[in-house]
Amino acid sequence: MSLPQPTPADPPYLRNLNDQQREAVLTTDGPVLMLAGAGTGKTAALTARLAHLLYTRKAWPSEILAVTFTNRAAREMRERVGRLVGEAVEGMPWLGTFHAIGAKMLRRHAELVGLQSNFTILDTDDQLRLLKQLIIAADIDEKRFPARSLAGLIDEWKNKGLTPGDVDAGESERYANGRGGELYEQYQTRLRAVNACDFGDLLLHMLTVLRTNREVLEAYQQRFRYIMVDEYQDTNSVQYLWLRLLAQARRNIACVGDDDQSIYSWRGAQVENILKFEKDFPGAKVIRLEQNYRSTPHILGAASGVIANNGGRLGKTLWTELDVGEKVRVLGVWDGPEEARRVGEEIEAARRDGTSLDNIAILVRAQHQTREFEDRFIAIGLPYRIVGGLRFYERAEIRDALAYLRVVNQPADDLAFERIVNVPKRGLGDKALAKIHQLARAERVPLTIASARILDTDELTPQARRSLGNLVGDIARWRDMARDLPHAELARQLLDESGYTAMWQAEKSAEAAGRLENLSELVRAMEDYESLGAFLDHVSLVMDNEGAAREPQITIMTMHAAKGLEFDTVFLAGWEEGLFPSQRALDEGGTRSLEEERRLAYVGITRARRRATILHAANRRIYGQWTSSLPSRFVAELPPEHIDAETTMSGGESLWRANWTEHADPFADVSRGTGRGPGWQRAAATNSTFSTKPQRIVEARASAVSLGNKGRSDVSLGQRVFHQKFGYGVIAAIEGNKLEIDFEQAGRKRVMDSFVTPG
DNA sequence: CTGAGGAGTTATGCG
DNA sequence: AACTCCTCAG
Repeated sequence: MSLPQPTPADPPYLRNLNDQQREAVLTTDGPVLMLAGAGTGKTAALTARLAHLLYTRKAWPSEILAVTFTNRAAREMRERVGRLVGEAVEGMPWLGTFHAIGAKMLRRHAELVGLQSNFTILDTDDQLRLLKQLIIAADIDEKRFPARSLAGLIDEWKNKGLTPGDVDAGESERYANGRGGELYEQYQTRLRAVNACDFGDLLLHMLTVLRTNREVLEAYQQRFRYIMVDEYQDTNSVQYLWLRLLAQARRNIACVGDDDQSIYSWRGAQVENILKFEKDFPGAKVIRLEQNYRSTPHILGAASGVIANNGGRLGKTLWTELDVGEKVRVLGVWDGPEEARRVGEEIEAARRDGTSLDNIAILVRAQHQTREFEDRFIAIGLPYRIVGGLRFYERAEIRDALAYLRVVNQPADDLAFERIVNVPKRGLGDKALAKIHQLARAERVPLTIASARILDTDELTPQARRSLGNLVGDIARWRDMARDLPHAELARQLLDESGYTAMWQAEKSAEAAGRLENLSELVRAMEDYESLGAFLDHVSLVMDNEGAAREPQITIMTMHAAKGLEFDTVFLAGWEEGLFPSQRALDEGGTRSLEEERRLAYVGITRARRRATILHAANRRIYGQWTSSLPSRFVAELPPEHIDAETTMSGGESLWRANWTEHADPFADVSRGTGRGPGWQRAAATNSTFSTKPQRIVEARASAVSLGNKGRSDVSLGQRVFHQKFGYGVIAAIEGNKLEIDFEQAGRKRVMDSFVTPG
């Protein structure tokens, strides 16, 4: 093949690329598959390719679809392209994660799948609450068939591209004796009713739109002159089908991937997608990137040694020109706290040598491992940042604040309403909520509307009624304010007037202060978005805890989150059987998932540029119980010539053997009790003395809402009816859907017609 | 309706 | 250890 040779006249983005990278950049038309090993400069090639398309005017920024898996990757690509071509990236509306792009498209075509374009994106928590309600309503034992497993199942179906109609009996059998499909159906119906969708829907709905609407599909096929996909080995079925539809017409699709880094099969990813690329797109050009620019030979050697234990790989030969460097260190320690202590010491030493903390990362298998390090680093005052974990928007106070905003933004958002109706405490508990629910169900209206209507009746106790009246009035007022007030300002006032801020101010605990800080951080962040809707989207799809403080920090995160990143120095903690590889992978998935764990090990090691340290502890606390553990089998798979092993225990190797026998002891876990008692309690300083606001003029509005309602046709004046709370009575007056009834016991009351049955 | 205390469950990973 | 759900007293 004849590649143009580098010339001084080359645009800047072509400099410093090797032959394969250049080929990947310059092969713009037709399908391209880039097989790129770890650290082979695939991001450099991808961004250069983007720059090239823009620079040569082959496409406008808005005509390129560039998909990544994580927000982090999307952000990085945006920044790097920005550096290469300047302002133009600002106009790259279709660069982002599958979900972000899916959401953006779906807002334009929401009505085609029965949604309005201001639909809410539910997070996992909302999703579970909704499912729980359905499970209870379906009279299924939630203990035996947890909402979580249904959620997992539905997610799996969505990842496969299955709508409720596509779920067959066999699949349905997987939940509550065959009721899985039925529940899925109900869930989707309910989501439409509250004008919401979950993460899976962002892709599945969009697939439905593309499949069933020719014009829409063709419009996108025309628009996207070029399509680029990062981490192709991690695409699942919906994503695959979606891409194939969009790429079909022009066939200018470039996918980048590495089968050795496929670590998302649990989320439905299919490595096969990468293997069948050439079938899907005949004539595809396959380009291999094998020169590693990142890691030293020892690090590369260690990683290769581990991954070599996997079968069925595409196989590739990574090589590097870097100096041999240090061996990978393997460090055995006594327990979790010592692991954290040792890492802390190493980092302190590295810092004294002038290493920036930004170049250091601690990678773990599971999120809960971060805690040990966090505790230690707080103790010794080492700045750190935990990526992932409890995301900013998953914190209770943020979710509450967002729920208020959601109710204002989208009146049908019942889940948000439920969340805030009694936060802060307003005396609107289960009883009151049940009443509102009943009315909402009977009249088929959202909870906010039902709340307004129920005010005209005697259904609620006077206190509850007054309290709900205030809330309904407030919401209506905030909605008015939303029209002409900047949304950050709206949020500020809303949090104030709702008593939400006061609630935390009243609490004296240490964490309350942090929560208030988070709230003002939230409001500050809102200022960067053009609308409330845009902000809410950002929060549910993109926001993570990139703190404002930008002093150098150590990064602590999972190996999954680290994919695609690199650091000078990497600590790989907790390489123990049961933790990594995880017990679940060992129990459930057989060889397949063990190999995925191994790929994860490969990903972990190859994040390191200069130095990698692998740690394993002999004892660890699991569910609050001390348990002894064995070094991971992956430790044994590290080629001896690339590692330096050391243990901090005087017993040395024999200690591990001691653990083996303890492990095999049939009585070893006899003493294992169950965890007991609640942990520490939050300071009980909550007194609900925040001021009740003056009564607002809500009556007029509430009545106006209910005026247009037709009453029931099966009740008439003088009829005898039964009411749950007031008993039997005779209808004395009918006004729309409100009845005045003379009750035998309770006297004359105003009630909603939906609360009575003919008696 | 609220808050305290007990029982039972839990922790693989992303958006 | 930390969470959620549940029950009970006030």
